[in-house]
Amino acid sequence: MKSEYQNSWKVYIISEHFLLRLGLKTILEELGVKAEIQEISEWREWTKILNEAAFVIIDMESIPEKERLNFDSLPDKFPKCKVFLLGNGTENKVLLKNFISVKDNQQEILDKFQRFFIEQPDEDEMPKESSVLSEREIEVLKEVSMGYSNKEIADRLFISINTVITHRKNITEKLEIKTIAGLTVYALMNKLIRPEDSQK
Amino acid sequence: MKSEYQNSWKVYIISEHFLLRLGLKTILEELGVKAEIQEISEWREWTKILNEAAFVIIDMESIPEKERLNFDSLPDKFPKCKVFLLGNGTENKVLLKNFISVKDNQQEILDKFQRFFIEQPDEDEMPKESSVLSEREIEVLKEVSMGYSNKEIADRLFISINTVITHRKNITEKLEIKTIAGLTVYALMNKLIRPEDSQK
DNA sequence: ATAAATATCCTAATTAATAGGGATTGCAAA
DNA sequence: TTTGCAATCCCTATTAATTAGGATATTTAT
Repeated sequence: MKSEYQNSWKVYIISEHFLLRLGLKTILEELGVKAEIQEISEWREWTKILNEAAFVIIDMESIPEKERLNFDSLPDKFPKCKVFLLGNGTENKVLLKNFISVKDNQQEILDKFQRFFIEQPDEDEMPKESSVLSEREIEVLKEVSMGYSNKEIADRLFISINTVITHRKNITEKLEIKTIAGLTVYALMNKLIRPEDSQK
Repeated sequence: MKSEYQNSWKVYIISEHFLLRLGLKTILEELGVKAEIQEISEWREWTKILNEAAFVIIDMESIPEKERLNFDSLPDKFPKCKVFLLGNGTENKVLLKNFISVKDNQQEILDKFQRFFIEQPDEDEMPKESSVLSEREIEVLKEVSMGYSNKEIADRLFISINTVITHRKNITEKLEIKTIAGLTVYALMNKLIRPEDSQK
């Protein structure tokens, strides 16, 4: 963790299950995370801590189905902090860096915590998290991830191939992902495309 | 369905649930599949029909957890026929062509049946289903899906770029997936790579 | 033993993508 | 009202990927 932040950093653990909170807290402590750790057993309190928290760990099972946040809404709801989600094992998001399942084994969980809380990115890499793509860029990204060539995308979106190329330039700059494979992973993980949308 | 096979083709539906079997059978009939349809309520009988079946539809819930086949073992267990799996909605394989979930909606199910049973490939395209990639081809596919260029893959695997290109040629022929995006989706869905393996 | 599959390497031609530059328009916020 | 952003379009090089032919040696399976 970056030293200049250590005193102000707070990590909130939101879960109604004591044992889970304890386990999560223990992991953080064993990893040497020196930030202040706060436990919250009532999910509704999350609104109170939005401005204080640098990290939030949320047990999704502790939030009623209809209130449950989804991955897309995270940047909106928690613009100022990084969110780590804990699921029940039925999600197909188990491979995201900021997601663990209660069914994951010890090694997987520790690895993900390590990556998320210890291997912090530098400041100049931070825009990657916060910057979002424009509507049109998302359109183009989806087309790319579905396997269409620049020419095909141009035809499908009724724009010139130059525009497609420009959009792709901006996309790779914003996301810092420069390969088709990487963009495809990004699109899948962010539910921009479904696997069956893939053009063969 | 190819006419020369119609008389010999048999489709087996393996499920302990009558209503499911009936529904599946009805779909096949409505799609105009003329092959003989056999229902099997006891999963253990599958061994008896291995040499007769051209298609097998298996309700995974009807098979005890420990006996349950996984996707990787399908080509071994059913070398001579094509297998269509029916799951309970908790799998993250719902997007595979030969897989439906009971939670899928009508349109999705019909589409997948259409694709699987009606849009039969020609003989020379058949290897797609039965043939699996070789060890080396899987290695190359993983590299491609992680975003490495042919040159990078050549360096990483200590082979010439020509060999990489040849492997990729064979991969795209076998899988009938010719785009990097499509191969990446395939690799993710088949757990050949994890999203965080992706090279940016 | 022989056929099939695998793994390796090659050339040449074509197509696609990327990295640099540009530019214009419209719209919304400062 | 000016400033910035989004979306559109254009260009030249360069690099990468794809396609379509080859070839050879080694395993693997029948």
